[in-house]
Amino acid sequence: MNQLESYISGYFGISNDSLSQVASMFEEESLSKGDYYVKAGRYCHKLSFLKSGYLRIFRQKEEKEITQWISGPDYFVTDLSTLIFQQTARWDIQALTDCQLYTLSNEAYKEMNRVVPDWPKLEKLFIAKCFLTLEDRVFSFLSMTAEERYNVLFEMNSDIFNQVPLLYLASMLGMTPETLSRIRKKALG
Amino acid sequence: MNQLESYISGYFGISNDSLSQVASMFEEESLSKGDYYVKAGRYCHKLSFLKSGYLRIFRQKEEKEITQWISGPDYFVTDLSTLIFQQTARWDIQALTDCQLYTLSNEAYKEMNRVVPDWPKLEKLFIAKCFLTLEDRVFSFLSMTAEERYNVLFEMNSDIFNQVPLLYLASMLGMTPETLSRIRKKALG
DNA sequence: GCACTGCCTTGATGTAGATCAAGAATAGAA
DNA sequence: TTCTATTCTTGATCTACATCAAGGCAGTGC
Repeated sequence: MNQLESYISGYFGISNDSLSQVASMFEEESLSKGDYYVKAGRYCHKLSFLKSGYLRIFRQKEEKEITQWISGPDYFVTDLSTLIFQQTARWDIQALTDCQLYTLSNEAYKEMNRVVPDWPKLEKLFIAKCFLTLEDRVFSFLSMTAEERYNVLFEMNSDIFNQVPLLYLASMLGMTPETLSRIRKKALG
Repeated sequence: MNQLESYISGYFGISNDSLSQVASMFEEESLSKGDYYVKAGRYCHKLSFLKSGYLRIFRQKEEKEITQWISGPDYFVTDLSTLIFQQTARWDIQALTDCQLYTLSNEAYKEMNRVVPDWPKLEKLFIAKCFLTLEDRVFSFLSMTAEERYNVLFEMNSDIFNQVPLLYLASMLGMTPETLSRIRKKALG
């Protein structure tokens, strides 16, 4: 059982025979550092599981690039409005490092409904979980200081600080690189 | 066709005969100002459509009540982790005004799978839409000032400022009541 | 009517975090 | 290696917003 299968198994709890069938519908893909997974305004009819590497989800806003999220190993990646609503992508998604992906093409994605009987239900659960995560994230902006947000991220995922440039993490945390630098000095020093 | 039916129709685009059947599974319910729809830690196996009135979704955090969201007429309300994952509620939900609801009980909610064949798919779409809204909300905290966030809310839903106490709106916008007061003074002349 | 309660406003002051600017460190490329 | 481009740090300053404190105005009950 590979990384993807064990994730799907653990997450969706589906039977073993459909598991390998599902996993086989994903195709390996790789991105080099700097490559785009998708660009805002284009279409991105695919869903990917990140085997290794880091992707940055961001959007341009008046000269600035705002990093909405950074995705690492063992996470799914997609632009939801494209995948679900067949609209153009809302986000730029770019590889911060070389990346290995398992990708479900649009055709394969549609096939899922046939192969996995309760696929819409599994999708629903998956998206609902993402929703809850975002709820917590909104709450963190409503109720925490920059330093507290840093601490939460660091405790949850300290690896990321060694893998991706801090300026993107700062943006994702809603602070400037200078502030993050000072917070880290205080926290690590 | 009542308010709920026209909403469901517009939103889910289901056939007319199943439409009335779906709508009939909701039961009317009312809350008085101050009543709780659900309390954090309890269970809330229900989904409601807000016919009239305003509900505040909030959570206690160190002496403070942080308002995550305020729901008004024509919106659905629930605590997702309870409805979908059968866990205890993550939020307190309280009526800010007297409220009229159409409520789908847990049993009726389960029935939906039988009555509406592609209910999980509709649910998926619904939750996905909520997810996109939350994404935008996170982005607003990453990229906008308090004043800009106020302007966006005001342009999108100015009614709300006449219907609910400003201190809750301030909290939901991530600022203090004093700051909101000053921003409004400036904005309204 | 008056008192009480809840909410909003206004002013004075404090501070977290932004901005600006200059180096230092690190990573890539030739 | 050396050159260049990023990224990270540090200090000085600024500002958006928070906090603290007082007063004003409803709305509600007696």
